[in-house]
Amino acid sequence: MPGRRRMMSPGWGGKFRGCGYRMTVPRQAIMDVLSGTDKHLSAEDIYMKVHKMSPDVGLTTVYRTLELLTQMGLVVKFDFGDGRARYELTEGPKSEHHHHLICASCKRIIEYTDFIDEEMEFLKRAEKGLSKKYNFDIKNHIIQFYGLCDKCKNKK
Amino acid sequence: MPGRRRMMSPGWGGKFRGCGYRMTVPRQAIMDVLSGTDKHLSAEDIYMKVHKMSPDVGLTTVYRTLELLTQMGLVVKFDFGDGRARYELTEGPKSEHHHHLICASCKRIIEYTDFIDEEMEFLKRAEKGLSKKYNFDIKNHIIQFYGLCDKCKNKK
DNA sequence: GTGTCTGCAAAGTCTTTGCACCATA
DNA sequence: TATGGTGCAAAGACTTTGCAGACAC
Repeated sequence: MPGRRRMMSPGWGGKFRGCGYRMTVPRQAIMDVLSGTDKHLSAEDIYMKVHKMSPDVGLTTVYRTLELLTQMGLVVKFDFGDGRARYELTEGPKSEHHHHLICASCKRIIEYTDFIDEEMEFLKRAEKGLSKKYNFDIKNHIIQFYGLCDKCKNKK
Repeated sequence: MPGRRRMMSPGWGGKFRGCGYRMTVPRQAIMDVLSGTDKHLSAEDIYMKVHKMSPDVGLTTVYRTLELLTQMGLVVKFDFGDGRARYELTEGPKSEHHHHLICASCKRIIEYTDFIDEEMEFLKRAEKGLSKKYNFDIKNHIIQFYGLCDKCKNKK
């Protein structure tokens, strides 16, 4: 349709349409939730937040949209080993950079933000090298330490 | 039973009994499988290998034993985000040290062994600091990079 | 002999799929 | 209006739980 005015909003709609997808109410709501948090949320978390604004959106749609966003590279899906996946935008107001200590016994998860400087140095080099060697577009990463926490290592 | 001869084998039986558990045929078989591999296996993988030697052992027992071993700190449970957990002995013939590049689109997993030296340096410091600060007994860790692989980042 | 372990079957949890209806472009 | 998107219900995949019988110590 030549001569059509370009009124593409600077928001997410353009990204969707640019990939051949449509912007819809559920998708907008999900993007709003993801943009407005600094935590990694589970599908259920996102569903409940979306549900407050748009009660008609179903959990299935949340899953489908998250899968779509993951395919598009806009979202990264994490798995912390507790049986439910977490999702986070690759761009935008990222969560505070942190990683996890996971207790194998009591399943407690300790978030820590230490050693970020050392980590950054290592990661910068690793990411640069890996993305070149494997021609891989790295969006995010996860570092987890597994072991026994304070309380559990002294049981027995 | 005083005066009993101490014939405790140097194997896994002692570890189990030392924690108040019993050594059984299924548990021995599972330890054999874990000791004899250099890969991280899923519960189903372990079950199938155990099944060849001891066909009577059930999948439930594999899950229960892995949970027990995890509690004892002898095994670490990983989650790569593909819906099934993997298990690895914390001691013994560890798998070759490697990490993963995970494609968010096609779910392909690339194992890499590069940058291990830089990584080691960072990890040594992080582990030492974290275990001191949080009094956490670190047994293992996982590093994963998420993004789009060669093929997927050029689609669309 | 006693308390732990085990296998089987059933239940649970998170996630995906099928299908008819609805809405965006 | 022609696809693509959605909700609901059902199915799927992996893991956990209940229970009676079996076994290690």
